[in-house]
Amino acid sequence: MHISARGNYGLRAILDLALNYGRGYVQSAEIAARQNIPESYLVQLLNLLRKAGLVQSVRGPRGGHALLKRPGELTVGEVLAVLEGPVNLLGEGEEGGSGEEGDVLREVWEEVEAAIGGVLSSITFADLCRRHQVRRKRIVFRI
Amino acid sequence: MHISARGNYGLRAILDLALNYGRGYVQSAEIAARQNIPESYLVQLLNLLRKAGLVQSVRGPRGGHALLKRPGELTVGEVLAVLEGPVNLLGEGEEGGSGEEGDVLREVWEEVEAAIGGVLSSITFADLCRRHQVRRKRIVFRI
DNA sequence: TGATTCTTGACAAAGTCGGTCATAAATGAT
DNA sequence: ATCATTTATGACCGACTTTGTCAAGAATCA
Repeated sequence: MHISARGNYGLRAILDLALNYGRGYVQSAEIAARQNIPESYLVQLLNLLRKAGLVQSVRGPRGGHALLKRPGELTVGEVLAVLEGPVNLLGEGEEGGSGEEGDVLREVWEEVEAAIGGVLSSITFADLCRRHQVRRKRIVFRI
Repeated sequence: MHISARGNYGLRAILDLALNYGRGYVQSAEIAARQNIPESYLVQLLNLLRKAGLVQSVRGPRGGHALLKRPGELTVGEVLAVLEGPVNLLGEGEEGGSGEEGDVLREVWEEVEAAIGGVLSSITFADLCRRHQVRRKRIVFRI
């Protein structure tokens, strides 16, 4: 079980936008450089996020991207759902298995999904910004 | 985020062995038929599980497979770790990202991993056998 | 008009996944 | 010994996904 680069890239991009929330539009080239993401790949992710209503984009000089929701109102889970689809451990059409054995295991997957969902939906990007600031302070003051 | 067929197949196979624990060896063809798994694929998984020390196999007539540990001592997490590798949301060599952003996100993945691990390591195959029995009773008595 | 920036879609290399198959080796029964 | 049964192992394959790249177009600002 692993997270795709796509998910990571997208979260870092959104975190970058959250850190710049309220300061106008951020260009994809900036994000790509700061977060070390291939730009031509990043734009696809930003497009997805825009179509999902999380990001606003404007073209032309001084254009760029910005969060549509306040960081406190946006959870890690929401963003991941856009990038990787909802957490659905048993794939769409897949049966957990035949008969009672399948049902028993399906229950297990549901419990795991609930645990994952609990964590992901409890963390907002405001939380992440806060944690980020704490880290920066630690570095500045050599604590 | 999804579970591979491999993981499902393997868990169903182990659950099958757990339900037959103490009754000698179960042949791969039987498991394949009961659990509706392609047999030639299943044998590969049983091999993995044997090499990992979870299953004992003997060849020849009347041979087959059996659990090495008691169902109560074997967790879903252990089996999944063999089949899909340990839960490691950030792949082996992957960086969570550069600088503080990466660290902040790495923390998130660790929280999610802990949540998953908590569920998976708390469920044993004895639990699953119990749940399975409950289901069978429900069906027999039409409750 | 021209420079800048996002938009969109096509394309592709590499890896993973689910599965098949053939061959070999061990074991029990006769 | 021989034979039927059953697992062991490794090679192989097609389909799909992932992670990109690239080119052409559309909007916007100066």
